[in-house]
Amino acid sequence: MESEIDREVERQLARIREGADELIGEEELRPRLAQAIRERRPLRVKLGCDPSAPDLHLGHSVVLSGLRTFQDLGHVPIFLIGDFTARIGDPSGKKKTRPALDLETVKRNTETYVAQVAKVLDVERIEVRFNGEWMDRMTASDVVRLCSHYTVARILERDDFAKRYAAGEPISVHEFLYPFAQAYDSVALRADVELGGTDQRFNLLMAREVQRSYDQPPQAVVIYPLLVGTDGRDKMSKSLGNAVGITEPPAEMYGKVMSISDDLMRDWIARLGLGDWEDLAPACAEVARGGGEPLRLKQELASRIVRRFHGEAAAGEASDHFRRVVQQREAPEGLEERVIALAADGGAGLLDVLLELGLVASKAEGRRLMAEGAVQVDGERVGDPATRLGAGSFLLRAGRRRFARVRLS
RNA sequence: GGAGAGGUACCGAAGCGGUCAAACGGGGCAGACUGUAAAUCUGCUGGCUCACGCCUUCGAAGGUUCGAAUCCUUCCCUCUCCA
Repeated sequence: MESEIDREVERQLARIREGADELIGEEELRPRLAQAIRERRPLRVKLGCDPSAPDLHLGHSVVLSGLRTFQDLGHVPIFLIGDFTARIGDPSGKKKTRPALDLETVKRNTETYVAQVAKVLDVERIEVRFNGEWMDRMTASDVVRLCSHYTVARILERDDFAKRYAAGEPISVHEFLYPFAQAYDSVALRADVELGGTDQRFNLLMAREVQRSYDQPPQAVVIYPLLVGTDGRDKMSKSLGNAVGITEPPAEMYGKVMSISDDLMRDWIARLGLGDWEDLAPACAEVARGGGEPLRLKQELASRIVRRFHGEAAAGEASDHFRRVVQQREAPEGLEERVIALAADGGAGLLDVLLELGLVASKAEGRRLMAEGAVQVDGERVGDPATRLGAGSFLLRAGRRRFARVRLS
């Protein structure tokens, strides 16, 4: 009996380690897992979420998949919505202090959030909590007590604080409070495990210490690698514009994946696969040596990613679309025809039409594109900005990817 | 409270009375090329105008000047050192 439980514990630990960078507190986790199995009392696995950014991307999906693993193992994912934190407004941006979110917005964002999470987890079996529940009730002296468990020097050890301080960038005092708040959330939730990206390392570890000060056993911490964004340089983040959102339309998602560099492609395969994409390893290795078929491998990766979030059919369509529009440079299928009225003289300026259709942001941009030979009408390049179109149906194109079909009448 | 340094276009960063819609780099867009929306090379990158040109933009508001991103005043914001 006991050995059976031990085996199960080891099996679960192995699964948990998949895709994770690091598992901290494994020794403490082992007995808790055993107890959980023996008493059929699932572990409480916390994941903190920021309700101000409801657009989840592939980077988030790495941690979410980790949480999925816990769910598959029978444990309870707890989504902690940092509504309290968000209401104060996170100033980590730089100049702009984010506007404080009102309750209504937080609620709406949370719904969006859960809807997106549903692409990875069974949301019927998750617990959603808000840290306002307990943070709002804390008194000033509670806060002081909480903060007394830690020193400034240790806070300053945190990488981003240290860097910003060294670089002479502003750090607001209340930013120091964030790690405390996050740590206290673990106390309030009696978390057994917390997941997070490597950028959360400090906060995750701090929670362990704070839990100890509140006489709770410290949570285990599972740290996942951060996914590098499409730019191949910075971590994926919506505000850096290098993210692939998990609810993006299939064709766009596919295209974005195709645009990453070959090096990054291998990184993504390793990190997004979470042990399921072992079959790609040989092809990956070959590409790494400078051989193989990078294009096919990348298409496979793009298909798998689209399939994961949109299903098989969408993946097929996205890949057809890519082949057609990008590789063969043809117009996409199923373009909706817009109707635009002709001017009094029975014609319409091409620039006006392009602007009206949103193919260009301004006429000046349209002129530039024309000069660059990027504008086509029915497959013919048009370089004269004074071009006028008569009545009829046209396929317009501005650059590689911008298409529109119009009927002028 | 004192002393100093700053706030420039999407970002970083030059400019410091006219020649500034503002160097340069990054990003973005486009063209060529290609194995892809990779890499590389080239061009473009405030708006309106066919165009001469005009309008908006250099933290904010005033002012000096024929003329200001550049000088003055006040204000807002950031950083450093001292108290």
